[in-house]
Amino acid sequence: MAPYNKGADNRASDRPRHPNGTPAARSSKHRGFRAAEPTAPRQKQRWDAEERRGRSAQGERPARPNWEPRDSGGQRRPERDDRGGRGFNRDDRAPRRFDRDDRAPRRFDRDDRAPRRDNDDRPRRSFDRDDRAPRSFNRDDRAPRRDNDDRPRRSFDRDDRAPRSFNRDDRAPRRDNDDRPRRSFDRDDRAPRSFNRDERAPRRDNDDRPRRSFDRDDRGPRRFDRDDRAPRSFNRDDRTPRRDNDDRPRRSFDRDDRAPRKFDRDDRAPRKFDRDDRTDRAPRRSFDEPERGKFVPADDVKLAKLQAESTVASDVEGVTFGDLGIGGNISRALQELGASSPFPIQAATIPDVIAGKDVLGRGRTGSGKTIAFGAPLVEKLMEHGGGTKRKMGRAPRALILAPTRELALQIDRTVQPIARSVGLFTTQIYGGVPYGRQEGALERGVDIIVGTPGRVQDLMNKGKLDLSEVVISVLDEADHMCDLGFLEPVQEILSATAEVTPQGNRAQKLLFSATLDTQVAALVEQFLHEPSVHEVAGEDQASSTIDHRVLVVEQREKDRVLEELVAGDGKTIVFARTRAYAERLADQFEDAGIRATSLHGDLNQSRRTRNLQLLTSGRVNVLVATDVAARGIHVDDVSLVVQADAPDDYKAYMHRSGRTGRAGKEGTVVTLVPRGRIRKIEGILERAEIAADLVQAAPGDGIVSELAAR
DNA sequence: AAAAAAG
Repeated sequence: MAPYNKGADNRASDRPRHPNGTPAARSSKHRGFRAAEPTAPRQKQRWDAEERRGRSAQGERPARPNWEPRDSGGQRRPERDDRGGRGFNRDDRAPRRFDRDDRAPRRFDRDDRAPRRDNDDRPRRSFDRDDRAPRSFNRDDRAPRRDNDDRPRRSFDRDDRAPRSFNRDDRAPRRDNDDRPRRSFDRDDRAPRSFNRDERAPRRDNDDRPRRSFDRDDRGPRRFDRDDRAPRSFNRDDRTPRRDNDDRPRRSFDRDDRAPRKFDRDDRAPRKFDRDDRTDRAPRRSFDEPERGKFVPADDVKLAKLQAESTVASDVEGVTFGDLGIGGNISRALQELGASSPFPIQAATIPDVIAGKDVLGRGRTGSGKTIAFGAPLVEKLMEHGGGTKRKMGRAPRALILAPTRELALQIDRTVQPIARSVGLFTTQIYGGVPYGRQEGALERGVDIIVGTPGRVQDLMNKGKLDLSEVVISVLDEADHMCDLGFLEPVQEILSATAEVTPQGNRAQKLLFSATLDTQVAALVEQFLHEPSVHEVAGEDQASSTIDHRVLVVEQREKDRVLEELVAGDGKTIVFARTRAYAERLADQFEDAGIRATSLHGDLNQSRRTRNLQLLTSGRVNVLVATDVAARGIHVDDVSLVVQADAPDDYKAYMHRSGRTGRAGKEGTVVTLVPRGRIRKIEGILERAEIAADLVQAAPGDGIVSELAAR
């Protein structure tokens, strides 16, 4: 194995050269460094700024959704040293992404890649986006769509999503490869459903989700097609010739086949929509009941969803955080975070948390779960807080656990301002960073711990962290926290928390996830007491704003297809199964002149944080990640999620795809599968209750560039 | 089987 770090001299010759022949030194500290052309990275920035202005000018909602960390737009985060003003000057940082030396020490040998870079216009390309102009022709079509931004409203009111449906129709012509007329026709087929979004709201008003099932039944006849579907998948070979002469129209047949899959809810209906159970509140609120009752034998892989009390968007109209029991200071803090009024999941869970109950909350990805537990948690601490407030060396009284460090950080960014608004302190306890600061914070005394299991356990065992006064514990991504490897530490940690409050009430446990199911049974039985279960009606994946596609690709063509897919201008997250593949892909994209970076467990924490920030800030367009980024991570305006490897299961699919389409925005999810995995991905889609177009694709195909352009 | 989470 070659040494990681070749000498600087070696590498200098590998380095891309500027047009003028000087080596493209990679930072201002390097000789030969040239600042990025001001045009390049800024173009995107300017566009963002305009977009943002456009939104706030409409005054429809704050510039950011209400769960999103305040700083992700580059606003104040003074306490984060690693940001040190960089966010204000993109040009500073643009070169850094070519700072290969920094990245080299990772376990990936860069040297194989050197030759590719030699012929290289890479720096030019990266510094000057004009090289990519051809692609941006399509952008012209799209710009207006995004500019006349009616979407922000959707995040507050699902009914406002109607315009999007119309946009759908607009989009058909935009595809402008007219060899696909049938497809737009199919779109029209689906349109009635979309247009009816407005009509669906009233239906939700009188809380009749069963009616939704009936709606599905209207489509029942089409279910016969369902049986056709499987053969279709397995007869892919028949279709290959068709593709050769590129007559995409045939895909429209897929659409037809597809519809039934989407609407064939019947097998699930009993589980999720059965209102009869729900008229009786007792069983609904009990965890055990649904667990025993709702396991379906055929459902051995997909665990039964928990029977939940459903809240609908219209329930929330006119409700304020104050109405839910949140105090004035916290409400103002929420307002500053962009949460002027509660989202459905928040309206559903906050009162129960404040009432002291254990809560299981299921809300779609990006539906505002962080505030749903964060705000009432702080409120409760105020309540039992009293005299211990701000006492030196006080033990924490609340604990929030997340499965990844990035998510813990992100949660803290939301919870910290809420806590501060009432004089409480949070601290982050997660691995990969020095102990000193965390231990120091604990010694000074904190009120709320936000962290990951490993380090929390570590500090517990070292006697630095006393959880015995923790009266509210939150598990975000709770189902994942029950996975092998997580469950045991989590159990140990929860066991170390208090059982009762100083006032003699039961200590609370809150479990949240977009895919909360009976996987959490072990924890629930062990730690929760008569939890109330909440979900948000009409917010399943099928009703989301995400367009799902599956591309069947030849294994040897996959990387080239990927490269074309990520070449678009929108922010893209690519998911890979392994760290090595994620790294390799990021390198490949960079070599192709695409601004890309990676996020996975082989990177040290500072690089993980930085690389994620590169995407958040828009300095790169493409993040190639393992499933470390699958859950919870919020990045503004991710327009495309690409699954270079199909997800393991339906949950992974839902969480990965939930990185886009947030706050009611549109997004596209493209999953690449080899021919042999078609059946598998169809099973996943079905369990996720997602309808997706499935089509073969090869490099250079229109469908690929079309998906990339968005 | 991989990834995540402690070092």
